[in-house]
Amino acid sequence: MGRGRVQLKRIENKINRQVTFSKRRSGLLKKACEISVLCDADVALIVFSTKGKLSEYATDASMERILERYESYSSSDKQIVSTDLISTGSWSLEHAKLRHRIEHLQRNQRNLVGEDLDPLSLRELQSVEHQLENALKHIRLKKNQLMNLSIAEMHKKDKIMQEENNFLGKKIKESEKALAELGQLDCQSQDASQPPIIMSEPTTQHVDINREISSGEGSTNQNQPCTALLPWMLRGPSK
Amino acid sequence: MGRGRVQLKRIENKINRQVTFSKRRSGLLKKACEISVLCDADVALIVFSTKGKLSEYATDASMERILERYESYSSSDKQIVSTDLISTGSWSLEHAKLRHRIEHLQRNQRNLVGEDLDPLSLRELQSVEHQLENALKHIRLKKNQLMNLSIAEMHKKDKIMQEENNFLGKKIKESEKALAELGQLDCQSQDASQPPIIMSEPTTQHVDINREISSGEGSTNQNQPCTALLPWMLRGPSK
DNA sequence: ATCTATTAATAACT
DNA sequence: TAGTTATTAATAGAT
Repeated sequence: MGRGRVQLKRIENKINRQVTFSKRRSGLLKKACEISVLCDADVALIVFSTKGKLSEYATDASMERILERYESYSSSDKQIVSTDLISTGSWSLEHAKLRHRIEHLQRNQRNLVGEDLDPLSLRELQSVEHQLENALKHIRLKKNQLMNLSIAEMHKKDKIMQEENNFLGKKIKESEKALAELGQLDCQSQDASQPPIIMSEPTTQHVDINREISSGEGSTNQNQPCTALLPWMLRGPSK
Repeated sequence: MGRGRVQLKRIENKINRQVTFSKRRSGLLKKACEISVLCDADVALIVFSTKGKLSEYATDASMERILERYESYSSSDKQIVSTDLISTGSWSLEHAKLRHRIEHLQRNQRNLVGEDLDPLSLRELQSVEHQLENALKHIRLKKNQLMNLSIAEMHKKDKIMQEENNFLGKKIKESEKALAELGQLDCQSQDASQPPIIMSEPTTQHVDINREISSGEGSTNQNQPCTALLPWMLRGPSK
């Protein structure tokens, strides 16, 4: 159905594949549901997209039950082990060991993959990888957003403070100038001593501040932050 | 499809139900296969007829894998079972399951590390490759460290500038105070005109600046050494 | 996501 | 359990 026939082979175009998957998945789920209802059948359908997203349908929403039924239906093994262990009576111990081991393995796997990627086939592994990348992307995106935001804000603040600094610097200069003029015009030696102190101090500081800001840093790393920042941002979420 | 619409409810006529089931089952299996192939998806489909006959389809014929994937995807439980099973005496089954799971975990882990790759299909190999991309995470971690560092540094800077601002502010006050005192103490009407101007101006200006700053604009960019820097950083990770 | 031209699925019938 | 056929449903490709 659709315009033109379709070859039964992997759709190479990623977009098309994605779209087709989406459409067919819903169709498949629908049909699974239909046959279940119409024909009173027990159906369990599990679909993992390439990216690892899970879709599922199960009659009566009891996936577990159906899977169990399936396993008990298709398996007659599982019973092999029993005898000797039973006779030994070391069931619980054995059991505990196994569980322990499983936990260990699971932990390792999680560590390796970032989640439970272990039991995956190539496809599955691919999917997991995709998932991880996706999760990373999203988290990274958000983190970047937040960090960019805070950085932007700090820059703003920075700007503001610089402006204030500049302004204050000017003010000081004006004051100094005024003082100097007053001192000259109408000077009294006693007062003259004060202005110089006031004048020199501010000036020095003002210069210092500007130097720090514009040149970025003396001792540690003021504009280094910038340098440091660039990498991430450029690397960025390619998404 | 078919002559006339069909209600989505159980078909009461037994024969019809049987026939419809048969037809739809094959259709469903076909579609499951199709989406699997076309869209590179992992699909597991289990169908029990009313009579209990099992039909199944699984991508790559690996029902087990997919079910395991499903279970590890959607569940972390599995531990619940034990107790009642123990009491039930179905030890062997539980045991078999655990062993099975362990084998699976081990297999996968080996694959992740690059061992036992021979039995892997192309797909599976690709998956492993994906996992390797985990290195990305580490990169991200480092990134984060850097970002946190730079942010901390900016905070430091921030503090420093604030202190400087405070200091400058005090200086100004001192200066103004000094001016005022001078003006008062030793005023001459001609000079008296000056101080007021100087004093009032600063105040006004200060307010203006604050307004400008908070409203976010200064028309262009006079005090923007920093502003010049912002763009790169804000532009960020468009890569 | 929505819209069509087409193909595919299938209900009723044989 | 199979064909046949009239219809509806699904959907590929385009918007």
